[in-house]
Amino acid sequence: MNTNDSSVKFLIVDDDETFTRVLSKAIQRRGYETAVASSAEQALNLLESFTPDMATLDLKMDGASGITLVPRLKALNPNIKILILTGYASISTAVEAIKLGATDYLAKPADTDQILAKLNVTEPDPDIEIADKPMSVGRLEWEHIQKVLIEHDGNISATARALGMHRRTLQRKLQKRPVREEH
Amino acid sequence: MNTNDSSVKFLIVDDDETFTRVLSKAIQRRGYETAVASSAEQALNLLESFTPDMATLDLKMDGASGITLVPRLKALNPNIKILILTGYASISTAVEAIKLGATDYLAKPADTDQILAKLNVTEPDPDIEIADKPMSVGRLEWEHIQKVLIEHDGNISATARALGMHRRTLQRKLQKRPVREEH
DNA sequence: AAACAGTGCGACAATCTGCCACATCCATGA
DNA sequence: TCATGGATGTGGCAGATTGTCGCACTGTTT
Repeated sequence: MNTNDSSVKFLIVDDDETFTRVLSKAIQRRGYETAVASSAEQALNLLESFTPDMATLDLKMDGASGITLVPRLKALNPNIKILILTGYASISTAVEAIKLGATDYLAKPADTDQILAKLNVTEPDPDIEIADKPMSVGRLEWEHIQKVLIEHDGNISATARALGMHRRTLQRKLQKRPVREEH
Repeated sequence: MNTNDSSVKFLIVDDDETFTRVLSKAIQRRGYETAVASSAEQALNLLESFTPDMATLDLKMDGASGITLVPRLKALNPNIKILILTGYASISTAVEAIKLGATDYLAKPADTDQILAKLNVTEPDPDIEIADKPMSVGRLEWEHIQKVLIEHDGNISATARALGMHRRTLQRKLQKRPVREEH
């Protein structure tokens, strides 16, 4: 793959190590050049030498929110496509993000295919089939619970509180299967 | 009361009788001229003789969704301020509405002051607050369902199939109001 | 007209959830 | 060391939710 000036530059800003690694790889596999930052501040430094054509931004990170990057990215490249991607999604932040010029807004958990689909990354690679089935609600719930659980260091009581769910219910859910997709 | 050209024209589209009566009155009391429609179709008729400067639109009504009015209203008056106001709020529809040109998006219930405040804000704010809690599983499920539903053009059967969920269950879920997130 | 897909809804049994109660553990500090 | 407060594992239960069937109705397609 080439790394010349004609390659599309993709910026990923997210403090979730695993997430950025997976997404970055998936995007590189499609021939794009990627840059990763784990905070808004770090992203700003990157912008000195990297002018992205596309970006995914997390909202909740240490320091400034990814949403503050939207105006700067637009200023740097008016044609940039920006996808907000967050586990702390809300209607108000979604509205603000779009008003500021973000292209789209997705709540985590979202799988790589959906992210790329939102950014129209699928076009140049016809050999990669898009998964047509969305996540099942059960799977989505599981992923979300796991994420919040980890954020609370495995503390079940705290997780249940954060999720507004009864502790007993969360316990029962956790005892059940890890995941079971349909079929 | 004056009905001259200088008065601000306010269009209210909502199928909730009580809601429109109260809101209409409250807005008139502030010196605006109001027109009420209880469906998108009715609103279109009104537009023949009424060119609004501001509007609130409901999403879920018999017949077409209020969101379909956004492009028409913008065409009629490019400076119009449009607020989507719905009891079935979701991030997906919010993103779509703003992209279409709506000024803002509010979940019911909302009082008159909030409504007017949203309509009078001019600049988006990048420093908007991020929620400190993640979405509840119930809310996440609602958002996910709405997104998939839109992807399937509102086809309930297809959506249920895609989600691996029974159609009857999906129907029941859709009839309910979305889960209110506590602040 | 007949076949078909989508929709709305009633009914009922099988599950699941919210909630209270209690019994451990395990730190932390008086 | 003992008291206190959080976290956790279970049992039990009434009420809410879900999976299924069935049926009527409405457009669309053939």
